[in-house]
Amino acid sequence: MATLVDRGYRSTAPRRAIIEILNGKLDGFTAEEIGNELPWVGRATIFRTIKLLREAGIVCRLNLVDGSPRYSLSRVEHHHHTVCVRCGNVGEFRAATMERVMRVIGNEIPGEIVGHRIELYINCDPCVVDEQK
Amino acid sequence: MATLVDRGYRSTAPRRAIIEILNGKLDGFTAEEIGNELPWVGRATIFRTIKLLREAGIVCRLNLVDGSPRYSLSRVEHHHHTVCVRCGNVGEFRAATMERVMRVIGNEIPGEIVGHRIELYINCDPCVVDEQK
DNA sequence: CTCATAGTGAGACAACGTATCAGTCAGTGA
DNA sequence: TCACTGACTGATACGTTGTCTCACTATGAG
Repeated sequence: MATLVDRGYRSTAPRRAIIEILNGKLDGFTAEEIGNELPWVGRATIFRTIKLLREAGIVCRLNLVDGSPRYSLSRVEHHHHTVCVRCGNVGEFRAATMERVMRVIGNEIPGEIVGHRIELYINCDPCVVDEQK
Repeated sequence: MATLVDRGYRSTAPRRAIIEILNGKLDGFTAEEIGNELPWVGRATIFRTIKLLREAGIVCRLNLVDGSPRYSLSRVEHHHHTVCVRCGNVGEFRAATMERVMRVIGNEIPGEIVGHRIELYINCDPCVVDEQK
């Protein structure tokens, strides 16, 4: 919330409620989920707030294997995502290796790299354990 | 087309027309674009055919920086995409380096990697040249 | 406390994609 | 060559994600 206020936005009830919910959701969420938990907040406001948080770098948007969208809280500055293809849970990772590779690849590619998106699709540990039962 | 027939699908006029158009589009396309060029083909059929071609590995779906979808012909087996953030053109690249990195990262991540998506957002050479004019 | 304006909810709209369903056509088998 | 069956089709309704508009509300500066 502080971050939004610092950026000149107002502290309103819907925004506080949404952010509070997000703090409890450490593994990715959808706009619909938020809507279900806060039926008194308009759908448009939920999307507006998510957009704001994305612009503030607090939330990222990513894609499941089937292309459907999902959001995730950003805990570290620059990171990539792991998405479990079974349960949809989202994790973050940083990989210095990855950044180095990007620079190398930059030399092999026509044009200048201005950004990238990397998503690893995984079977997360809990899902693998479930499988073995 | 041959690929679809080999897979047991029929060779129909809409499918032939769509594939012919794609052969001319080496830089990414949208479903809408195809629709505009083939107004006599139903919208559903265009999406159905694209889906078929994706399942056959002939076409991939990727995302622009803003998250909007775009399709691209696959020319090489396993590859990643570069997307120009200005003109939206799509390129492909293979990077053995990348695959090696994936394996290394696999060890640092909880769970087993089953797939990945990598998109590099670039300013492509023609766009950079335009800029300098 | 007042007041300008940022923010809101409702609902229309847009883009992308799928499901349904009755009609059509590809291609097999005779 | 022809008839037949089921794969395929177009039209259209529907679902999902997200944005826009607009009249109304509430934040927070002064």
